[in-house]
Amino acid sequence: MCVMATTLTLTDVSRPAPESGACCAPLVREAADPQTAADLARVFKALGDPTRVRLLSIVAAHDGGEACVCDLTEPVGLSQPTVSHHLKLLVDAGLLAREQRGKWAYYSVVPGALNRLGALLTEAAG
Amino acid sequence: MCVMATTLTLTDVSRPAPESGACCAPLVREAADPQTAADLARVFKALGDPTRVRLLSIVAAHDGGEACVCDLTEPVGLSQPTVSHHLKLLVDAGLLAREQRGKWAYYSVVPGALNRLGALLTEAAG
DNA sequence: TCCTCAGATCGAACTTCTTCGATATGTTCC
DNA sequence: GGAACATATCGAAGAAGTTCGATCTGAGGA
Repeated sequence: MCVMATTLTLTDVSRPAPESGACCAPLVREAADPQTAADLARVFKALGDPTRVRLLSIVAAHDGGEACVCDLTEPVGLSQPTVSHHLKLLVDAGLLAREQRGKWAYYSVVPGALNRLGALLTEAAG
Repeated sequence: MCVMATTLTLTDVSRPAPESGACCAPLVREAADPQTAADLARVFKALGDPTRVRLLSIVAAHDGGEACVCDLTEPVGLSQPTVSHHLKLLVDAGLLAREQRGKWAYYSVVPGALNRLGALLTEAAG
């Protein structure tokens, strides 16, 4: 359940807990500084489009936890360039990872990325 | 920790767990249908702007868990109409509540809204 | 080497978002 | 009722996002 640094942009936002007693989620405990807010907003913005939520969800629920672009265009009903574009945004946000294997590019959910984001929002007292 | 129906748009998304054994977060367990994805994206989109993340955070961390517009314009450095606009988007997303008291409009975080959103992302096994 | 296929990138059209000044609404006080 | 104040709404300008067809890149096979 613990946290390892990855390429996720909100890495240093999810550090255990500052000196102030851990009463609730970071976002709720103290006013986020502009830099932190910008980092966070970039990740949320990546999830702020229905197509991208579906893509993330489809990839996560897919066999083996990964999927290639060819698996994704038909479910979301969009062109290949558009799907590639959305996948790139999800990768840039640190939510998906891309791995080239042969002719195919496989996308998978970055382990812990959603957990960290969720923990940031959740008031896990103590 | 349980869920009460509020105005939050993702109410029926965070129901306990379907028949399939609860292994992980809903978003990761099965591919989200278009309607669910759209509802979710609308909430994430509300958090997809640095100003709104800051506003939410400032309101949550403010004395009494609430703040009026006049408390918020100066910290974020934007005009009053712009701040009102952003607050409206957060209210529409079900993240903030608005209460008129005298001349002032007080905004506060909707109880449980962030928890539900966080739970949706977090793989709380069991 | 050349062809094929999966996927990324480009360029353009369209839509949506952000932000402001101006103005409308609604509340309190005289 | 009218002045003063807090906030909401309107309209417009500029920025950013979505989507596609066309094209480029890169890997595998004949």
